[in-house]
Amino acid sequence: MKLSKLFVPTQKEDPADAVVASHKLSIRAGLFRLLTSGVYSVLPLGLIIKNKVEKIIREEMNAIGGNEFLLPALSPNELWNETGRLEDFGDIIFRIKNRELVLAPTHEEVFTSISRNYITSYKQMPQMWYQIQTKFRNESRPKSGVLRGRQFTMKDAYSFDSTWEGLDASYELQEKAYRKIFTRCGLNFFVVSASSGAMGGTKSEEFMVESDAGEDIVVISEDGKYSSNLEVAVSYVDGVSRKGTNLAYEEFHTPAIKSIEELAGFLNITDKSRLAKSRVFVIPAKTEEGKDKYLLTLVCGDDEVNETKLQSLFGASLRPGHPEELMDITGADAGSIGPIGIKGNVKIIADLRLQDADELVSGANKNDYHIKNIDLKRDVQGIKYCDIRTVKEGELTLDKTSKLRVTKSIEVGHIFKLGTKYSVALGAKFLGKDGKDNPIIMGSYGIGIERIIATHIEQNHDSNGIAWSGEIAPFKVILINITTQSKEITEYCDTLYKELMDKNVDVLYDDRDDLRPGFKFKDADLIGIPYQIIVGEKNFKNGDIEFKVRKTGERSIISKSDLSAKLNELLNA
RNA sequence: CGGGAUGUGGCGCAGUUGGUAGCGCACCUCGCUUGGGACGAGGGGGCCGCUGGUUCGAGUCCAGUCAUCCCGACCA
Repeated sequence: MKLSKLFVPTQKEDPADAVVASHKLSIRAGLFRLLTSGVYSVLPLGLIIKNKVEKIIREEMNAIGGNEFLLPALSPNELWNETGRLEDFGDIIFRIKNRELVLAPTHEEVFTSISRNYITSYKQMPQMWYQIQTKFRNESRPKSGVLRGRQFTMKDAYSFDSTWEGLDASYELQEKAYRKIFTRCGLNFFVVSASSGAMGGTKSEEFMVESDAGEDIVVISEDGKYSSNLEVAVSYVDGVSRKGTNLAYEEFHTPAIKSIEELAGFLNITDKSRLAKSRVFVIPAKTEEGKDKYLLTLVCGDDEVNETKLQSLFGASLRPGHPEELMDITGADAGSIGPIGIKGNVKIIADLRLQDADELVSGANKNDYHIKNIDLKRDVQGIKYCDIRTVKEGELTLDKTSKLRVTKSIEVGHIFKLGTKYSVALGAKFLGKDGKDNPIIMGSYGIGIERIIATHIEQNHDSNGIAWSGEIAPFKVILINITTQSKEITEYCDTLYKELMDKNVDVLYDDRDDLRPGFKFKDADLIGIPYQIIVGEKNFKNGDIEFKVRKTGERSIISKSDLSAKLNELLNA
């Protein structure tokens, strides 16, 4: 490809509204252009990269027996009502105003609806279906360029099995394919166990790329053996010891004391673990006539309750109580709530660290009062203990062998064992060997295409621009003619370009006239093609050309006759 | 959805007490230059987000509205 013919609108200055590096650089290098918030046009150079990513994905999906589909973005409301997800998704789903249609945010429903018509026997399974297609999600706050957009490209795959062992095997195939895909895309990634969230299902894992631009918080052990999304992470922490003094509990006045910090200050103590932090959650009734249920959670004062863990215990619809509800439910406002003397029917759940703990301090369910010497074993009937706390930096893994680190990362892929949630809801059944109906057992597997590009840039850039690595570089080599006014040099470059093309070297030729050398160097560094062949008067008159590695900045002056060998060495490495 | 900010040529920005809109980059022409985003001269391009109000007069003041960005909430 000749750069004079390729439309690459590079720009010198960062766009004013960009914050993260990949956003700034992808705009400056002419990969994408914003159309409206969260919606990007892909420009020619960006499309070359995107196509390379998709090619890798297709190869790896096909290698595990994947069948490529292309499903519509439009789908009927009716189908989404069968699984109840039209309501579950809420505002995230784009709705068409003048038809009963939505723009699909994901495709479990549509793929399952196909399977229910065509997969009728265990003999037809396993099946592995996938597509690379545009998804629409009405994000309330798009950000960071293509990292979080309202329209994006996703590879989504779905497995259909007749047995649970079959699902395990399909899931494992996808997991291995994902590792290959992200490795080939040049990403430094890791896998974490994750919450299944509204997707449902039994097991899920996320493929993560560590980055400050990320929105997910993950926990990784120093030895690399444990990694988990913070939402579901577990750790080893000492519990609160039982003192056994059997002191009677006692209410005391704590004027205007609301937070644990204020309470610790008031009591003049630094160890907050015995200050039991209370929070109230609501489990909304499933029917109009039903009654909401209430939950009081207790964690140590130096811990935070983990809402995702609560949701997996009590259902995804669980939500924190609104401030105005708390007085009705407990008799006090936030900051004065506790397990003793709570009115009404409130279930009490305490974190495992508080198992049978005594001499605790907590709210008195009366504003401006707390109670001390609470003994959970003695004073709180019907209390249950569960792991409901959020892991913190520096804690140990459960087996106490390694320290945990908490860091931000970007989710580039997510795989789920869905089980039968969708097949049951949509009636996708098959006949087993025994002649009986069974729901198809499903998995779903997603990759964000633009996120691969953006995270690659996050991990591979410097102050001069992008430095692509691996297979997704738009070109492997850029041939730069910096002395276009010399006929001899231009003829040499033209010939070299043809030779490289003939040898199937993926080359971009900067043949642009009337540009000074500095301009071309800056453009080449910004676009970030891995290898630069620089041909200019200075070296050419000695029969030499310059060779530069973008990532390291390493330059070498080599004889024209040695170029071929040099390229072979690098491109076949 | 809550909080904060910003809308002025393609991009980045300035615009004072209200008095007919400017700079840098980019673009066009000519000259000169050619190894790290040159230089000189000349030139083209703007409903100052939109609507209404105050005023003799609004980019500037007021009200509303729309859009965009940041922080938070939410997020298969």
